[in-house]
Amino acid sequence: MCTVVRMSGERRPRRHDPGRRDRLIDAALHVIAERGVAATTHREIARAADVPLGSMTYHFASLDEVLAEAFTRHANAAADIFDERLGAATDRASAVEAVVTLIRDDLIGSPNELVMAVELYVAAARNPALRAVTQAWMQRSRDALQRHFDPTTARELDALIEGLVLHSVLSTDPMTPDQIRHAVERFLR
Amino acid sequence: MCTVVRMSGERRPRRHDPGRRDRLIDAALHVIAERGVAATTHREIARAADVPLGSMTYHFASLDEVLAEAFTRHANAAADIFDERLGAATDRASAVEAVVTLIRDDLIGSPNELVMAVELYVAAARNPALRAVTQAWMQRSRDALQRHFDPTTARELDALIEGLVLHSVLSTDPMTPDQIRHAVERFLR
DNA sequence: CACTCATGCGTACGACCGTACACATGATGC
DNA sequence: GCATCATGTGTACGGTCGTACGCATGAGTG
Repeated sequence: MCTVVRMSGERRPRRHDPGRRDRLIDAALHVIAERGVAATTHREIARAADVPLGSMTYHFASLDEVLAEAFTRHANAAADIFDERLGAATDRASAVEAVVTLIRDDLIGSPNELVMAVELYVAAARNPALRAVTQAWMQRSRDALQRHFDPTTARELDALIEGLVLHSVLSTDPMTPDQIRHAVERFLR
Repeated sequence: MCTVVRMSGERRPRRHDPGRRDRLIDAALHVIAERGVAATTHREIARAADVPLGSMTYHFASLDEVLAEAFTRHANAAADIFDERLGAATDRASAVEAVVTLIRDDLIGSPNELVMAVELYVAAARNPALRAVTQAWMQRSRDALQRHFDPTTARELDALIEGLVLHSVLSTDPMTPDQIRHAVERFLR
């Protein structure tokens, strides 16, 4: 009778767990999107990742560090999507098409995208480290647009995209793909 | 010797204080703009209004109620500005001018304006009452624009304005008035 | 002036927070 | 197999929060 009896629900046996830090950052992202930065606590992230509370302070110096890394990861992923969509375009017409698709499928289509962006903006308003993340993200978006449009147009278009997504998601009647296309083409006309 | 001695710093004598509720809402607005919704607590608001903590629970059923009233007040004030600026315009050219002035002076010019908007968007993401406030605000902006532009244009222009303000304020190099004018005129051309 | 009672306030409670740190644990070298 | 020690965890502390509620207070009435 030397087997260890596990009372109350299966103990977690993982001791050495490389990549746990990564999983914690992903868990943090999930919590931010689901519950908001305000509800993103050490305990909540640990629960989401099924990891003991002490593991948080072991892997991160502070909660701010977790937030910064999480937002950085998200911003990079979002910028990658921009690059992909626009990198596939060959001429101006397909670039316009890429922008419409981007807005429809990647920005409005996955509702977390806007939540993450707005959460980041608010957090950045009080936290310089996050402001840098925001600015790097915006720069990458603009750069992607500049592959097909002149700098001034790229900047203005970038702003238009953000405004369209914001108003579409927050509005009671979201914009249809046709309305989005109309707005973009009108601006680039 | 029957005078009351006030030790430790002048007691607040105001007992009957009509309009205190109003002042508390204003104090809440101030705290939100200054420190963010996350730091907006009963105690912080009471301190800002120089009022005892118990006064908060006396005047408001919950902290959410305070936030809702504060954001409602702010949204109305912001929409009033929209109305004013655009109401003064007589023809299309002066309407465009009004939009540019609005963006430059009232939206980018007073930096709290964007902070309040973004704080509201985040709060609204988790709170249906605030979502209604957001939507009413957007509706009033759009209505104001519709006094001079057709509904489709008004909606798209509204989104463009929001995007321009957002990107201008968050960017390291804010847009100049000329750049703003350029973007707006380009869209309305 | 004395009494009454709606109005407004001080204080305390339970919950949750970030963080620190002593200790358990299992991988590693001998 | 055993000693050692880096790695990971359980727990507790000080602080702040929202909210409730018994009591002080002063305006109004006679």
